Amino acid sequence: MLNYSTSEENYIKAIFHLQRQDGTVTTNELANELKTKPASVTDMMKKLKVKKLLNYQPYQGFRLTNEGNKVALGIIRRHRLWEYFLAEKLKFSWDEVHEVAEELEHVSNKKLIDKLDEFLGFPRTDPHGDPIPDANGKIEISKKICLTAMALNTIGVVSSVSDQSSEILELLEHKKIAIGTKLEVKKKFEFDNSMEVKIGRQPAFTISNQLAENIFVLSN
Amino acid sequence: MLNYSTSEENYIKAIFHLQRQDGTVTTNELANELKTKPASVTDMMKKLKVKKLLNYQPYQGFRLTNEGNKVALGIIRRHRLWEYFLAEKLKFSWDEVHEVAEELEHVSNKKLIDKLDEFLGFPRTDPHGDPIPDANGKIEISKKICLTAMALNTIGVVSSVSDQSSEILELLEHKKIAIGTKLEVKKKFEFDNSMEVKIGRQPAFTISNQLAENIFVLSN
DNA sequence: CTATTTTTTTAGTTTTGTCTAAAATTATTT
DNA sequence: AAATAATTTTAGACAAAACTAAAAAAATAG
Repeated sequence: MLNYSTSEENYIKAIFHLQRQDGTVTTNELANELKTKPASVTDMMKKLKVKKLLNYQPYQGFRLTNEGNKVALGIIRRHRLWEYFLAEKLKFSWDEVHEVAEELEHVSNKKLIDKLDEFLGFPRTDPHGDPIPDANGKIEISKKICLTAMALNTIGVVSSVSDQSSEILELLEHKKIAIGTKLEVKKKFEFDNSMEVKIGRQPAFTISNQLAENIFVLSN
Repeated sequence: MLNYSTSEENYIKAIFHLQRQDGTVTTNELANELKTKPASVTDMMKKLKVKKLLNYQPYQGFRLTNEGNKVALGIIRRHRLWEYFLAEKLKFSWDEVHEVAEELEHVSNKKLIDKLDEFLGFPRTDPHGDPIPDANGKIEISKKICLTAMALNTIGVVSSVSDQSSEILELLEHKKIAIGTKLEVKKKFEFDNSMEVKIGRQPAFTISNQLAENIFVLSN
């Protein structure tokens, strides 16, 4: 496995995440995700194509090749292992780990990462509930779904929150919703797409559609 | 404390180490240390001068300012804490940690480093016996001296080995000398500067001058 | 104390990754 | 289907950090 620059790695990772949702990724989407300009994206796409990490024809959008996906999974492995380390060992709170892991993930020493994995006891998911690829790049398919997509009267374990603003954290804290909380959907209202949910045997309470769209759960 | 590029940090660190020995550092020394060209050094010296990290007049050599020394101690703190982590927690051998720490040291998140320090139990020295600066940049003055400088019949604890080639490691292993070994100097021979040393109550054995020059000990 | 050698600096390129402005292509309207 | 709008690419510049080759300054030798 070759070595890639921090910048290249950030592009690869962003494409990987965007293509999960979209299939194919566009220049503007990627520029927006990386807070850069479309022209810079085009430049980098040419580079990654030459390195055979990317399928790309001008104006047609792009996807990672198999090799590109492998590289992406390596970066994600590093990122999530460091997140786990930060939360579990250094006692960072789950909303602080992402930013620090963004820096640590670019240290790409294979032995370091494999020994870190072992030291942590081969964790299966990071503090947000996202699965950690193993040393071979294998990753469990996440059964993670959005709270809005849950069927009535099913229970899900909160595994991640996509927005991480202090505003959403304030609201989550008030509603006593955290990573690991078990939520049961009791009612959905078509008018505003709000829903009523319960935690354990406590009385049901209301969640707005905006909030529900940012909460993801693991369900059986 | 501002943020500096990886390249700037490598220069700052190298100057810090060289000026310990020399007082003032020259262009060629630094180019040699960093495996770069003198012209590149001059370019960077101008940059660091503008940032007030360096006292530098053309052709006169350079030293770090107080601010520059502070920055250097921050980098060294990060480097040595990661070395300790790698050796103590991830079970890297003491001769492997330096290279990996060279990469990790450039992640300059203060909270990360202070929490790492706490997690490790505020270690005082790295696996090579070099002191770790505290969160304020305070560092214990090392009483580390070269084996060649030890007085007869004094005992020193091996704390570091400057050369880290596999050839020297083979020899050290054969002579059963490792970090932490207590050595007592019994005789010195003027002819070839070789010396006889003892480990505990075992019979004395001979060490060449070349080897002794690469072994450093902490003595009282 | 000149002359030569060594060291250091300057000048001009190169590479990587970014940007702006303009041109080319594709998508959307009417 | 032609006109307009949006997206994407190209062309040209710039900053950081490196390099080579040449010039300038300092150190050393005869």
